[in-house]
Amino acid sequence: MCGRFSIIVEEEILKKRFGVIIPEQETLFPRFNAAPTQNLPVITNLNPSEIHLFRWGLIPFWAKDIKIGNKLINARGETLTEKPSFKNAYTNRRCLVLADGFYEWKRVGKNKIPMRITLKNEEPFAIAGLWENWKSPSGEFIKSFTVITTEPNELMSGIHNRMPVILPREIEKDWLDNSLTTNELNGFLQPFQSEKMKAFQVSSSINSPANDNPSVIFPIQNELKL
DNA sequence: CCAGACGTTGTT
DNA sequence: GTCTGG
DNA sequence: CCAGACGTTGTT
DNA sequence: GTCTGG
Repeated sequence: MCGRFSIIVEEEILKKRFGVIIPEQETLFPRFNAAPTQNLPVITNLNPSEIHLFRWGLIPFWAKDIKIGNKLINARGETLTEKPSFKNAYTNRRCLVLADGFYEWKRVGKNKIPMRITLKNEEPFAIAGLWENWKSPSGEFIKSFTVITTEPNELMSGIHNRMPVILPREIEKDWLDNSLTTNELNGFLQPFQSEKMKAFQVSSSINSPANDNPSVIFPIQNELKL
């Protein structure tokens, strides 16, 4: 699963890397510990040349309560076309979730060891996502997104049984291409190359979303205390 | 037909 | 145990 | 994902 | 809105 990630790199690097602009009304700042319900940077098929901040946790358009989004922070790639909450978004509203690392908790007996996973070159990458525009009962529109998951690759299988779908750079544009069918898109929902990724233990200060600071990204040497 | 769910993960 | 909030 | 609350009434 | 269960 993927319930926490980071997007720390400077705006200038992000703009160059994804070939986008950042509209004036969107204020980005480094996120070491991005968590559900927060507004986080995505690139959508609606505006593929702009970064916007959407709320993490997809709120289906029929929802009566914003809290429904709390449960929809991930979507299984294998069943997107079947699920009422996702199928329409899969066809029409896809997005790139911008990240430069993500976190998984490795279960060791009763303990949970937080691990940070990045690319070996530590560059930013795009996670496949879906988005929605929800009208709240008070008439306010809220744009939200979910992160698509898949089976773990070799590296991740030692940590967890799911991982986010990281899109290879060459198909990032295709993911936002409105002319592709779900059949073609299904082929993109694969585990990323293990050889290009690395994982290491980090401080359990990552556990609290309130700790959105550099302490949560540093590797920890000593293994499995307590 | 209407009512009620609509999701994932991990654990039991 | 389960839900909410971040 | 994890942390932290989980309740009501009335009053400040 | 759309699907599932009764």
